[in-house]
Amino acid sequence: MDRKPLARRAGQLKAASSMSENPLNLYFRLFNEIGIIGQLSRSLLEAHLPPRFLLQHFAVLNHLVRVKDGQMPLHLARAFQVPKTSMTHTLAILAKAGLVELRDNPDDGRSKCVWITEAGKAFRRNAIDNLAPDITRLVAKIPAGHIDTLLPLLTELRCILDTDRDEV
Amino acid sequence: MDRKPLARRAGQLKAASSMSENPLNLYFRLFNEIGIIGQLSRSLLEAHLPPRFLLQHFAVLNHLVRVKDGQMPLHLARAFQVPKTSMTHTLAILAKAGLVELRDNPDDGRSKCVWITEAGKAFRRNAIDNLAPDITRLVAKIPAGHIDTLLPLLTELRCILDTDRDEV
DNA sequence: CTTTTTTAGTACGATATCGAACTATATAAT
DNA sequence: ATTATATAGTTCGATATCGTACTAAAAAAG
Repeated sequence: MDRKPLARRAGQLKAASSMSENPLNLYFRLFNEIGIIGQLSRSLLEAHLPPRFLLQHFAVLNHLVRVKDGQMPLHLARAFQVPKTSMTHTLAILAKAGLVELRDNPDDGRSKCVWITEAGKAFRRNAIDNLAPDITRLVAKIPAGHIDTLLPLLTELRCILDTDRDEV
Repeated sequence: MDRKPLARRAGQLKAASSMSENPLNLYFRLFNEIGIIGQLSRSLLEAHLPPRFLLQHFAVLNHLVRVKDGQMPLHLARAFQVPKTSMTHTLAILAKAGLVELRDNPDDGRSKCVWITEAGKAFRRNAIDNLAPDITRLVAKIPAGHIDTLLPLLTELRCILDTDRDEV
């Protein structure tokens, strides 16, 4: 990133954070690393999914089990930060594969509820079982505590980005 | 994630890292947060790009300026962890828009070199200038030092994922 | 020097992504 | 009660993504 100074406040921050890099650079590097890790982790998981299934298919099933079954498509789209149209497409694929069941929402004629099926639960479990050795290998390579340090900071960053976006 | 124990070693790790969560859960949460931050940061940047331009278009231009101009498509694909076909498509769009120039590699008849144009540099600069206020707002919200803590840990994780993938 | 193998980039086609616009339903305003 | 506005999900179409297979060129093997 070029060294053109930002607002005066940014100059102040330079001293507070990194002596050698302005915050714009820092954030670009941060988001770049995150983008690449995202793709690497997606490849890691997708290697263990049946052909033609992708990370988002697994992620939806996982969310229904881990967070709450029977959610509305809109809530799922928000949880994963994708447009409604993307979630509509993903759910159509999952329903067609028999991994979820879309039922009308009795409380709201406009909306649907997404329920995971037994086949969906089995799909998710198989993916997790197949991925476990890879994660075990990662665990062996990454020092204990680093993930514990990363997670809360990433969660904070995600919350701030989420909130910041709504403010604009 | 279910609480089914992993290999015996994982049981040992549980005590070492998190007392309440097995490592598979930890990594799933980690990758999930990263995936969402990736999408949020992509939206943040794409809001400041001209219509029909996406993060990867900017990222390639940025890479050519920040890292090295005149790189080969294969190197760019590797740098961004995308398949060759994805990079071919991205570069075709950029070339069509006059933001990069594809020239034959004088040392290797099979390959091309990607050079950023003046229009490409202006495109990148405009995006950065337009993004600066958003980043400044983030800087104000995220405690100093958190990014400094995050970056090296993410870089380490990315390197390990990169190397681990090549080992399989 | 010739042949075989590997590599860089592309073409093709199938599928994913997603903005715009739509319908049906719910909520808010009158 | 009626009308206006907002919302949930979908359809459509344009574009992005990417695996497979291809061509042309380079490197390796013989």
